[in-house]
Amino acid sequence: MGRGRPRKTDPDSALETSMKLFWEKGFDGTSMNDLAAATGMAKPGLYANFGDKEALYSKALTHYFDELGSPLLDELARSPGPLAVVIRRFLDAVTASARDKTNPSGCFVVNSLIDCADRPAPLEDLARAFDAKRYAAFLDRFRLAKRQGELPADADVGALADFFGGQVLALAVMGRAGADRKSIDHVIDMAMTVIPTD
Amino acid sequence: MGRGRPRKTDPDSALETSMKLFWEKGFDGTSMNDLAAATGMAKPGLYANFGDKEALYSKALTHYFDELGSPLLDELARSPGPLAVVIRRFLDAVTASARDKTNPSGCFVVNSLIDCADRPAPLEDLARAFDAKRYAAFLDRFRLAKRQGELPADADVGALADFFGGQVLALAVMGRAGADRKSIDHVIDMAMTVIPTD
DNA sequence: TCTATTAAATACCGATCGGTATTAAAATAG
DNA sequence: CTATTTTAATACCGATCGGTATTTAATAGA
Repeated sequence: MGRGRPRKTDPDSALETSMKLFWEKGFDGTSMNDLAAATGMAKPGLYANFGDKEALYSKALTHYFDELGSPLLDELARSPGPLAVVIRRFLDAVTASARDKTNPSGCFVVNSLIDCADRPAPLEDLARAFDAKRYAAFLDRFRLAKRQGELPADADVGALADFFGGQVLALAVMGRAGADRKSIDHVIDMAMTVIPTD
Repeated sequence: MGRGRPRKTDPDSALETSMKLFWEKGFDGTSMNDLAAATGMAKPGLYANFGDKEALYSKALTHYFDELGSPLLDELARSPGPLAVVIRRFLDAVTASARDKTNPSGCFVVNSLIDCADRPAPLEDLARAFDAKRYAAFLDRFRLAKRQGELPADADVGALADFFGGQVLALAVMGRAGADRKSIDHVIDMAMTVIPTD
């Protein structure tokens, strides 16, 4: 099929590696030389496959969301189990991801919210868009719970979504900062008490 | 008193300006040339007064904590008013600071927790130390409340301190990310409901 | 006024930055 | 075997990086 010289590095693998490097070291902390060395794809290959540094970061962040964020959000928004179980499972999954030693610590989206707050505007917008999707998933799930009578009719689902969206930010930062599991569990346990019961 | 040529830029003012620049743009996002231009102190002056870039960042972060963090924490830990009032006042103050348009957005300490997670170890340690002081202030205040009977005897003050420490992280990120006031108030309002009543 | 002292200002260092032009290698199609 | 295509690999670009050596300006004390 392909005619020319075979690629040494699969672009998907290079994107995965780039994602981890940006996630760990941030936009300014990661150089194109770093990326070339880590991915095994020389710089001209990176530019040919992904565009400039900003485009690569954007693709890396999108890849993160598609691979690690979106599946969790889909399960959160759609899982039919008892509300408290679904919420806690999601927060536990966020914690596990933020503390996972086989990946960079924290959450790449949350890191980007901080890191890209004065960066090229498209990067900031992208991070905020992914952040908004988390809020939307919580909102969907709380609305579902209300329809199903798991929440009182007067429960403020928007406020609950804001609150739990905030808890994810807290867990992500704590994971990044190396907080121990017990401290994080305290946050989750107390946050769960906010969910109103009939 | 001073014998030589008078200084053009007061080192305290240069430190204040450096703090704001690091706070806004992070460690890697701020160059020594940027700092020289913003402070009005030429690069050799910066190195003579503060040491290298890492030392300047360290002094800038410490300055931030001394000026903006420590006073709030002292009031939190020592204020005698009703517990709920003191906690809410503190969270409101954090929110106001994180959203203050006359300063960079967010909290410099929280930004550093994210930004310095793989940086020269001393910077990461410093950010964590300031983070721990916030936890300690909450702990002090909840212990005081317990002694004074404002909290039930079986209240878990450590868990409460972890939880509210986490809320500050959430508020700081939300402020940095440009969240609107209403969303942040939702987080605060719901977090307040976690405080047990007698 | 002369000297010592302090700091500003400029110029400069090698290294690295993001990004690209150029060349060499490896495959297929004829 | 040759020509073409696709990629790798190297070298290179001007700009900027963190950091410093050197020179010049401005003060106080003698």
